[in-house]
Amino acid sequence: MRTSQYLIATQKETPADSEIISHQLMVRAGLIRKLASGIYTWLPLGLRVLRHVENIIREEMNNISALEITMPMVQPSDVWEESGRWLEYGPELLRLKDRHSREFCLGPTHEEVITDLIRNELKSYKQLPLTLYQIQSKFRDEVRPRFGVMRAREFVMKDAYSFHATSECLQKTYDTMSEAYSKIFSRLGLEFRSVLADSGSIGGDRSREFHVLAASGEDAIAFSNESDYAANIEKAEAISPKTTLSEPKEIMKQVATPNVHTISELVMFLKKPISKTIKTIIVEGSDPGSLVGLILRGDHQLNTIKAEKIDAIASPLSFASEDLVFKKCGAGFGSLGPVGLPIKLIADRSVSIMSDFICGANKQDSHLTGVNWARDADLPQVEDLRQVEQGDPSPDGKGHLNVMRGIEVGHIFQLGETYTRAMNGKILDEKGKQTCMVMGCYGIGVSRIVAAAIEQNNDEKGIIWPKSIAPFSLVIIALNIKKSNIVREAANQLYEQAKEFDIDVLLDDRDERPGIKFADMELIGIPHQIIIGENSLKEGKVEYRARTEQEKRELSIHEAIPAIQNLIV
RNA sequence: CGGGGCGUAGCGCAGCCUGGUAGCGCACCACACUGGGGGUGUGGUGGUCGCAGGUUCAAAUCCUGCCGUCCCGACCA
Repeated sequence: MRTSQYLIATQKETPADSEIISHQLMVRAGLIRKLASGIYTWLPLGLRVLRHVENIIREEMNNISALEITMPMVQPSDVWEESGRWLEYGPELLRLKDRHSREFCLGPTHEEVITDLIRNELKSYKQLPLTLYQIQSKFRDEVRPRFGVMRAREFVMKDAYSFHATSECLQKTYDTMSEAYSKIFSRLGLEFRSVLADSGSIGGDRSREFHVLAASGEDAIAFSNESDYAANIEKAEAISPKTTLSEPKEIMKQVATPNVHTISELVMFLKKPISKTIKTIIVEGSDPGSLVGLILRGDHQLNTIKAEKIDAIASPLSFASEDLVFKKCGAGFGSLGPVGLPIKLIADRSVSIMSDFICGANKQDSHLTGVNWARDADLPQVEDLRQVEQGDPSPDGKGHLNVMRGIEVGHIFQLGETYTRAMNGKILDEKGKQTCMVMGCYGIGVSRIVAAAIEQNNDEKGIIWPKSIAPFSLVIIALNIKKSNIVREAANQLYEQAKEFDIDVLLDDRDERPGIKFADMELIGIPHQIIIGENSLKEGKVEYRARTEQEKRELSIHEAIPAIQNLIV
């Protein structure tokens, strides 16, 4: 491809409405343009990258004998009513009506459509297992689209679905899929982790997420430094402390703490370590109108996913209003504590071994110090409530946890019979008996991967593409091509040669000054550059430079393309 | 959904407070010079100032409503 015939839509200025580096660079390099919030056009250069990602995924799916299909993006409401999700899914499901007022939605995912297909097509266990996949645009009317294509409303997803006669068979496909995912992300040149995950609203028993490591990631993941334990922080267990409760040393005292409402204010005011404080968070209970107090160490964070799984707590988790708390507990948010609190309490594991701690006195502007379980308050029900932290012991007993930010780019689930039971997805087993199929589903955020790759690979000049997904592998930068006949001839000759070698090559033949060409090509992030200038050309030489390096290297014009061919494969 | 910011040329912004000819930089077009890191000069193209209403002799500017968009918190590939 020649730049003179291509759309190089680079911008010098960082767009005002972009926050993270990948979004800024995708717009500046001319990969995407926004049409509306969370809805983007992919320009030629961006689409090349997207297609490269898709093709790697496609190859690995085909390698494990998954079969590609395409399902409709517009889906009738009736299959959603059958699964129960027409009511459950909420406003993220974009609903529309056709001219006959029949209801449809834009597909946010395809469990309903695939289950409908499979229940009609498959009749026998002999046809199983079967895995189908598609790569397609999805639409989710996100509450808050952000960060460009990282969290868009319309986005490209690879979704695969497997069907089985038994859960053992599902487990096998699930494991195969997990390996295929690792291969895909390795081939994409990304630093990633596979982690245990909460299965969330899709339901089912077992799931893993694949995260690309990046500081801008919206998730936190925890992994052991000594074993292969890795989990989303939502899921990672904070194990019971090994130390035991020590004897009280202080007597309980009430202290006035005027205008102290947060833990950090309390710590400043009393000049005590934060690990000696506890906080009491009031949430709604599962019995209507009831409240539950959650007790955590002052420096710990509540894990809401863990909390809402506890029977006594309402799910989804909902924080109590301050009015109600005041009415029932006699004090506002900043002054609560477990001593004499007239509601159900649940303490985090780490709280259960604290002694001589500090907590709210359930009296406005007052706290208690030297509080001890048993003597001053009964130790309530103990649960794992908190978020794990850097340095916590690994739940498998091996090593300690590191906590890093991650971008979720893949998620695999064992769904079980959730959909096949709701939608009557049955086959005959070997005994001739009707039985529900067992199902797995497996997603990859294709367009999100493009953004994630940039988050992980960029510098002050722009994008640095991993070689497997770069829009072009090689750019030939011809300097002063308009005026110099020898440069033009050499550039054309190398360009043709590169094409013969099957290299994805871009020839920058624009009549622009060198600085503009260098800056554009570095912003776009093409891995390899050949620079053709009149001076070195007179000695039969051209220059080579990798995107990742500052230094140029001289190559004879004859060896240039073969040398680069070797770098690419 | 709650809280906050912003909407003026393709992009980045000033003007608004204190109403009176719509501006700057980049980009774009033409010509000339220049030609190894976003060059220089001259001349140009491009705007319903988000939309609607109101106040006023007069509104980008003041008032009201709406819309869009971005950021911060509960959801997800």
